[in-house]
Amino acid sequence: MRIATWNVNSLRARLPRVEDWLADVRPDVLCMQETKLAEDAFPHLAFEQLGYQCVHHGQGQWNGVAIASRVGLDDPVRGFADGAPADPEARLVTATCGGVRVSSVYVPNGRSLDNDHYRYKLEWMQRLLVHLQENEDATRPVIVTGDFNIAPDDRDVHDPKAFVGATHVSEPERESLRALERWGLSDVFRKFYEGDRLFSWWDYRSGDFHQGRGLRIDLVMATAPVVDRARWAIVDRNARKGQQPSDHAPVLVDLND
DNA sequence: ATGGTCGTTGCACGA
Repeated sequence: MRIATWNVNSLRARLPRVEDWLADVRPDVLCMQETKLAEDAFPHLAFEQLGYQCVHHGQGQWNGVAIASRVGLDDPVRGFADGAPADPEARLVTATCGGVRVSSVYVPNGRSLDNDHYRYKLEWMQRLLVHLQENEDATRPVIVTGDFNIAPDDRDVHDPKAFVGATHVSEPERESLRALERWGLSDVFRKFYEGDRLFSWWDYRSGDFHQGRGLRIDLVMATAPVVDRARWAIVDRNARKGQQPSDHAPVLVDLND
């Protein structure tokens, strides 16, 4: 089974590239973030023509997450299932695909350490942990993947000195990821690239992509039954090149059947 | 040196 995550930065703007990429790479499951589409505006037909069923949790204009699967898509859940009032932003969607409980997540950016949005980010990560504790079983196959807007450690940052005092690298953010790890998830990419400085996002500005100035913030977090099956992972940098790319590259993981 | 580019919506803001 091949699973991928890709922050597409507007599915309306990116649909031609997503279609071409799906036809080339043929993942069994693709988790998308930042569709920036209203719930009903998702282009289901385009995905069906490529053999994918989809679930979309959208709000229009901002955010929006989706899962496309060609290995089945059962029991879809939009947002948190923790009994608390619904998150006003569309940042989480879950479905069972090919025997794995898969969540596509778009963690809040945070903007700056003194911004209310940073508080929202930390609360959102805590709520994700509670949602997993209450809804999932860490001894079974679970994947939580998407744009976490957190670089797990300094290997994931092109220039750590330039990020002192910034979001994406702060200790509370990194601690919130470690809390997910204590529950039972681990960063599948690091099983294959222990010491490598490989990134998944590059700012559009200043030629950052071609200068190698990026962050690894798009993560495939998985429970042990999935990690044990993982045999290969890669950041598809080719998808960040050429005409009208997203600012994120897809991250792929292949699992043994 | 604190810039720059996208995508959204409209004449600014979020990333």
